[in-house]
Amino acid sequence: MKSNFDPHSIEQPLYQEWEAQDYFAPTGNGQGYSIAIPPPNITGNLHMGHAFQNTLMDVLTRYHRMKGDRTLWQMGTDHAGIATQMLIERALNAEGKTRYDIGREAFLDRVWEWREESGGNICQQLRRMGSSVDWNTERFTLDEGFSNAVLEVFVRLYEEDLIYRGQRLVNWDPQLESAISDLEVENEEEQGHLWHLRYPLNDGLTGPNGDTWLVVATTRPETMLGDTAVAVHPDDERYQHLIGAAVRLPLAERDIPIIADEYVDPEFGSGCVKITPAHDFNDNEVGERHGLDLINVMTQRAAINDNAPQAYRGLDRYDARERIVADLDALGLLAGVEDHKLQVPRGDRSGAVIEPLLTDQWFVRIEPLARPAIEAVESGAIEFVPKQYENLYFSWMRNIQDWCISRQQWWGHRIPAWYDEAGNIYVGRSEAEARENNGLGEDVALRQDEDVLETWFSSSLWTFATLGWPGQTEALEKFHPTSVLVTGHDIMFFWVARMIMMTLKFTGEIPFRQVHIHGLVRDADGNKMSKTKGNGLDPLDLIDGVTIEELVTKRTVNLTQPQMAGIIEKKTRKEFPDGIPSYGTDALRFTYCALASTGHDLRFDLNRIEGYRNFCNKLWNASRYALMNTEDAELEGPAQLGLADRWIRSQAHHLIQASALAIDTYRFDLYANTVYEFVWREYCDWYVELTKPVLWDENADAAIVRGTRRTLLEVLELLLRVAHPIMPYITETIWREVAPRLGKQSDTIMLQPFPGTGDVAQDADADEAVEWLKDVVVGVRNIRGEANIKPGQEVNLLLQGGSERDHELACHSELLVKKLAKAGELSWIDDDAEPPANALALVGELRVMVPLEGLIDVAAEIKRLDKEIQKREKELARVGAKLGNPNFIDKAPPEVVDKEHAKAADIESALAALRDQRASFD
RNA sequence: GGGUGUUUAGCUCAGUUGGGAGAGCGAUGGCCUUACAAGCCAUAGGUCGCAGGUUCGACCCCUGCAACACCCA
Repeated sequence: MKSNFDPHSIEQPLYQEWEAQDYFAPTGNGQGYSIAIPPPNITGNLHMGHAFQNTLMDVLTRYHRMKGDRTLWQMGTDHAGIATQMLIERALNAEGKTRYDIGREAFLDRVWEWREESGGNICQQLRRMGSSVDWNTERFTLDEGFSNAVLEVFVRLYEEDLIYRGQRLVNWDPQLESAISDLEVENEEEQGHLWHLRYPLNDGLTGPNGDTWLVVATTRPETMLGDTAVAVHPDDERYQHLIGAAVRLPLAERDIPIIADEYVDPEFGSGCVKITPAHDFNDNEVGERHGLDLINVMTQRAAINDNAPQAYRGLDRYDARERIVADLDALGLLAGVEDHKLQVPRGDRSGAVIEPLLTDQWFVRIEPLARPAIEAVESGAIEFVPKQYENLYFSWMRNIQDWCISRQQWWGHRIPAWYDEAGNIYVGRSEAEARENNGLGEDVALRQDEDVLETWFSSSLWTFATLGWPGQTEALEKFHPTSVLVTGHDIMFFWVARMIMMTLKFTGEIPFRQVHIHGLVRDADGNKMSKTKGNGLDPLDLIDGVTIEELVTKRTVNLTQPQMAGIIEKKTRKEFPDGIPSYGTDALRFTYCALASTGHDLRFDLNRIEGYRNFCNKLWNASRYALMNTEDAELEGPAQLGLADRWIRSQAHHLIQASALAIDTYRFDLYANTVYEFVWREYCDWYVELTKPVLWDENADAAIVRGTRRTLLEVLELLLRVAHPIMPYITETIWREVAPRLGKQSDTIMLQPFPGTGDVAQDADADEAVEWLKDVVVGVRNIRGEANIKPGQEVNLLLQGGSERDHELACHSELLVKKLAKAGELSWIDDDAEPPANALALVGELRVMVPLEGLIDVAAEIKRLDKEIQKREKELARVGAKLGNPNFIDKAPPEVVDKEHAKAADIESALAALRDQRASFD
């Protein structure tokens, strides 16, 4: 083995081997454990969020596989309707064409072509993460089987009247010319204006100030062309007399009523609100309550349509806005304009300002589906981890609206509905079925609906359609419901809630027993990583390393806002002057886990991954030590375990217990910390050091040496298995060296059992002994460190006082203490003997002394003592105050009081010893 | 405006039924000690956001406030 861990040379060959050997496929007859991957979209490249999420899933998958469960991590990808279509349309635009130029069929050919070529990119990247997904059963939302499932679901829902077609207000993206989900709309605060418009009152009526008009305020003046009422609050004294009267809508020259509705905030502006039911969601509701007309004044490209006065027809919404404001101003009907911050809805894909628009769309009637989905969580059948997300789920589910599932796109599952010339709708699994079910002969002309289903409709079937539904497959039986869904809170509503609804509806089962919600990955400053900000990191760059030039290029090409390039480059060069070194996959995975605390967002900091890369190297070298010291050694034969051997085995028991508990409760951070602590603080810092005196002692008893050698290897082997789920490559590589020495014949650690607590015994006696030894050694090291004794300089130790147990422990571990404290002689002196001038360390009642002998700087020693005394005095004061409080003695549980008494006694005796010592220097 | 969460060492974060405040990184001092300088040894650093309350006792439970973040309107 090389003296430095080199992830590059091991990772890819190992993964290829694992995959070729089919180790990722479910095996055995254990209980089922399955995770359906949140399908990455085929246009995507692996980003930090994917890498993080897949690390967590892989930890769970590898852990359960090792525990002997029949484990399936179901792989698949999502066709991503809008994203993919935009990608191909951009390519077409670059050729000077549009999708309409080449037609639907040619366009779809082109998308499929692209998908064959580049759509598998992310799958290759997932392999680099070490993800042990089962590639054999990989699915794609548009493959034949999955598409059949989508068709089946649509038809059945339609037949049950749970899908309907209707004209409703939807979020319309005028750039995509498609409806989008309200969850795909991002509301950002932007600087805009508030225009105050005067609507003249009819019939000589006057407003509160004797004005002959009402003033309404709007952030979108162009919508006034579609106004069908002005609303005031029913209790607003100022307008009581006007309710039921009318105003003359300027420009459109229509009379519109003044209505009273609670929706109006009388404190805002004049207290009068223009109502435009065809262009605003709130107004739409008001309109419904009052039976108002809906006048749609916009086209699908957000230009003014023919329902508006001649003068504005054909104008883009913003040109129309300018013209309308100018015209109103000219008429003296513009009461004022002020700067105003407002929430602007934008499509998350296109960035275009979303327009609420009346269009014909397909909807899922959600209420009947939502009820059982709520109950599934209420009853505990589905459990969210962390639990607080259940409230978020409930609040959303209880206010859920019918789900608009149609999209005016070409790439996706085409809606299986046909229309005759009169516009009647026929739904079927195919045109033939639609005809047959409705008795339509070949002579009736039918045309299929042009629209496709939104991608989330198909993804909502993910857990069961990937397993072969509507067929009754073995996979469904074995792996459904899945065990857990691992996902970010950002797609809880897009996906999680809808999966629960659809899965319950069509399988009668929940889709998963638990939902683990993890946080989002942010940069070191806590900002969201985004292309626009140029602060994103590519997981593969962290694994392989990247030069600063490459990094700058990656961050600055194809920016939507090219003017940002300069700033991004400057920041990037400042943050990564030398680019990013290669850390390897295991270090990256370890970092993700270590940062994954209970559902919070995580800040990704290069210092952390560097630390865990170092950790990998530490493990590598500890393994080298174990291997070097067991080379050519006869491990069979009588063996005896020493104190240290028994202790590290006992610690391994804790490691196993704590790790399993952490993984079982999704505390990946605790799992990572537990492994880290064990490897570095226990195995390396203490155990390896404790083996040296034994292994390097030529006169040591063969059985004892054998016991140590076996323990070095056995504990290492066990810890590799515990750590495998989090760091698969390095553990596999080392394991293949270590396991054969222990007679384990297997090709892979992946399929070895995860250790159980029964594999290695707790040993309270050894725990105590090593704790004692550590106290003594650390005590001496303190003295050495603070008294500036050269590390190479041997010191002699004197022991005084102490119990019989102290004598016993000292006797057992003399050799170890000498080695670790670099001590020459270790001798006891009588309790009443006067020790030579010395520096003192206390271990309970035991006095550990380093004679000065010209080694120790007396002034420094006095300082150290004073500090120590001060510390104990403070402690004693605190404990004393407690014990001096009669209420405490009275009311606290006796064992707590006893503990405090014991503590006080300990401190007092220590203080006495320290003060004596201090006095000896005067 | 409504909701959720966060606030602990310079930074990033743990703190498991209320009973002696922890880690990593960073800082400081000393070490090439036959696994590892991607290392070893030691040290310093915190009124646990603020104000009340409950309790013998509060980082932890309750109330209010503040700041920040996200979601919804």
